[in-house]
Amino acid sequence: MAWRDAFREQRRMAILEAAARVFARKGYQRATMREVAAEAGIAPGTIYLYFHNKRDLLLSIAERLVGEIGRLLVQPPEGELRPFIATLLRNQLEMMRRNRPFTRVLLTEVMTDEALRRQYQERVVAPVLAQLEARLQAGVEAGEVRPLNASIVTRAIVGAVVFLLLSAGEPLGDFLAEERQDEVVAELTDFFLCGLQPCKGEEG
Amino acid sequence: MAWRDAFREQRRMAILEAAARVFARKGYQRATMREVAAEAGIAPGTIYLYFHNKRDLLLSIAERLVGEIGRLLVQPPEGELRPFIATLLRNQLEMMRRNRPFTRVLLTEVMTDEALRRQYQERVVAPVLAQLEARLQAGVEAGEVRPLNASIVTRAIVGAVVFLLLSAGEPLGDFLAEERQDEVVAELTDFFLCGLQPCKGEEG
Amino acid sequence: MAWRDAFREQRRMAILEAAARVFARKGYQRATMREVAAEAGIAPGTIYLYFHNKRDLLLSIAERLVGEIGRLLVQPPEGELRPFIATLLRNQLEMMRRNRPFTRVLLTEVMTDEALRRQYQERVVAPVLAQLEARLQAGVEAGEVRPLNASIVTRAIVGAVVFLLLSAGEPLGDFLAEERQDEVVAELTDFFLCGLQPCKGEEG
Amino acid sequence: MAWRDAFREQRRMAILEAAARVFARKGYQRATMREVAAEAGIAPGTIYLYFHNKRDLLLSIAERLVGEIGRLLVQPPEGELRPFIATLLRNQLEMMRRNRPFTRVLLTEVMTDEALRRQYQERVVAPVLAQLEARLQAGVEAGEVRPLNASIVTRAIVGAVVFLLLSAGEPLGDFLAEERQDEVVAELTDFFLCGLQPCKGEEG
DNA sequence: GATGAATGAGTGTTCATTCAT
DNA sequence: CATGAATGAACACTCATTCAT
Repeated sequence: MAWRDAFREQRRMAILEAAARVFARKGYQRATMREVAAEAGIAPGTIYLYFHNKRDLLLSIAERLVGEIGRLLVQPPEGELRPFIATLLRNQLEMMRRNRPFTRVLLTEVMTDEALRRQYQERVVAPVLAQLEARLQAGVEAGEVRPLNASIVTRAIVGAVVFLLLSAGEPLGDFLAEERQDEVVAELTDFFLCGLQPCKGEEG
Repeated sequence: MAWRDAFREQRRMAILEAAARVFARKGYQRATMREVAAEAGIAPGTIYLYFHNKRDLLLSIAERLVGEIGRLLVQPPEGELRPFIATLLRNQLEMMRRNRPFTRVLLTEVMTDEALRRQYQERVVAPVLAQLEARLQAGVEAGEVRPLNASIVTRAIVGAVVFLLLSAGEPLGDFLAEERQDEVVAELTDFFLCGLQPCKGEEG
Repeated sequence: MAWRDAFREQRRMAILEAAARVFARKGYQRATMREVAAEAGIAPGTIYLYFHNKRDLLLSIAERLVGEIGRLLVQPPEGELRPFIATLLRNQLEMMRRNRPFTRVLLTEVMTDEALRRQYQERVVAPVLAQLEARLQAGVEAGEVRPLNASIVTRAIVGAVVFLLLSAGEPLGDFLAEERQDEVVAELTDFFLCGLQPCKGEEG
Repeated sequence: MAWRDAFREQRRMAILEAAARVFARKGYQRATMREVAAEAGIAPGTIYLYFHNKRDLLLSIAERLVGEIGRLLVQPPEGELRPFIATLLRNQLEMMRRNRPFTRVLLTEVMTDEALRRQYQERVVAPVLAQLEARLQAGVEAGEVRPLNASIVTRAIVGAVVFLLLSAGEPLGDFLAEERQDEVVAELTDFFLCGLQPCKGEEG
């Protein structure tokens, strides 16, 4: 019984990953169920034994990302600003790298699918922004961070990270590559921190 | 004769703008030629007198943006870093705001359309990145900017700006609104500059 | 303008009749839109310029019959029982013959399609039954008709007529053929009348 | 060994009855094998151990009805016309009531399935019609029945009975209900007989 | 024998594109 | 030039049937 369920879940995940790859390659709309099936090495009809319809594939991809990110949100440590930022960046980059196709698909579809946008906005973007913004605001009030519009700066930071995903695979450099992660995290941390502090002359 | 051409060009632009609006609303794939025609107040067949096919509409939208951005690239002044950054930000934000529907469409399609990505990458993203990166690199060598990986930081800056577009219309704030532009430019300039300089305690 | 509309209506009817023929031949479910299109000599997509979907074809067929029958219901003359019955039979047989494919389709689908059954039941069957039953009941009270259960006898009469449709095309005889209509009407009128009257020995 | 066969036959019948119920509910085409299996409390694949395919289910249902009716045909007594008619009606109504789901399915499918129509026509409808028609013809020649077109009148009688099946479940009355059977048989017998005889004033 | 996961042919429907008017 | 009716290829999805377990 449990064996049956485990096999089923494994199959489900294999299909979901195949779908994410195809969607990432051609976009959700351009991708056909036939293609997804081929990528998963099964017949088209089989997909429907695990998912209601094409849209369910997309929503399930979103759901999976939501879960991943939710897990990350608990982690960022209290305390010093620098490790907070560094951890935040590392977590986000790692999550994006591990779920790259999923993330690409979502970033694309979120812009044209109203319902999906709302869902993702509420359950992923808003919490992440809120967490970072709260930390910055607290820092400002504690004098740890120079006076600034936390709302704008928060988006600037998140945007900087997200944009790296878009550059994935481009000739100018793939900054999501695992071997470059430490370098990228260090560089961004320095860049951001210097901008967030009253600038005492500190440097990594 | 030239009168004929002017009329033709005017109509072409009207169709292109209608297409951009519809594409921005529903996404390129979900939009139908019938809808574009309705938005432009003409019959579906008429579109094909001005554009080869649906894809040509998209490419023409991209082409138009390329032109806009090309015009911006000439302008950024030599000299001080702060006005350079501020001008860069203001120009980008303004361009995005003025061509918001076009930009949205493109950002979406660029992720799934290989040819479009290459075109946009080569003619828009790369030049912008290169210009900024070169200026940073020069600043580093002149001691004006602290030592940093210009390649990474450049992308962080561009990403921060682009992300604001994605947040357009969200409840947390629309940072592309015209009346907020000065505020946003100032805030980002401060944020970036502080991160780019040895941090002597400078601040406006 | 009126010319346009007339052409459109003509086209619509041609498609509807083609659909009725195909549906009558293979049944609604087994029939494919491709087949209907072929029967009408057009492309599949064209059907959708005139009807919302396959079901709309079926409902439109029903609607057309409803209209036809509605027109008949006004006609049966007051007065003598014999001409009343004879007219009723003649009208029904003629209507069935003229709309044979439509009737066949409906009789079939009405048995498996709940919504269609309700619609047809309410707007066609019930009125016809009611009209006949009321006349019989009146006849009973006037002593013109022998005492009987008008509800049951009404259904027996309608059933007798409907069944002739089912026998259409069978080797044992096609009683809907135009040249046999007078004979059939006379025979059924005699048969029914004799059963409805106190049996004074009357005969045609 | 015979024990095995008995078990097999029993299971076959259970499936057939489940199929008849589902077919009666949703129509043959709309019904799915999955549904039939669920109704029978078995797995879809199991059906194919007892029947070749979906169509075989339908044909087997027809076959079963053919057997039922065949048994009835032997019974109608020689002798008086009134008991002959009454028995015929009672038998038919009872048979229909007992096999209501089967009959409904068949009536529907017979209209669109050429092969099924032929089979049912030859083995069920034709014999029943022939038996009744022969009796009427004999009655005419014996002066027991008034001169009439036996072919037409026969169909009118059968049609009257069949139509009652169609009206099953309608708000105006379900004349196949067991408790109403005697009333219906009496009423129809009177109705028909009065129409078949020279009308001497006879009546119960 | 029984199962039910897997199959893939077939269906209704959409929509970019054409072309006669 | 402009139209919009007509086209038909392509797609998501269903379901009868098979077969490894």
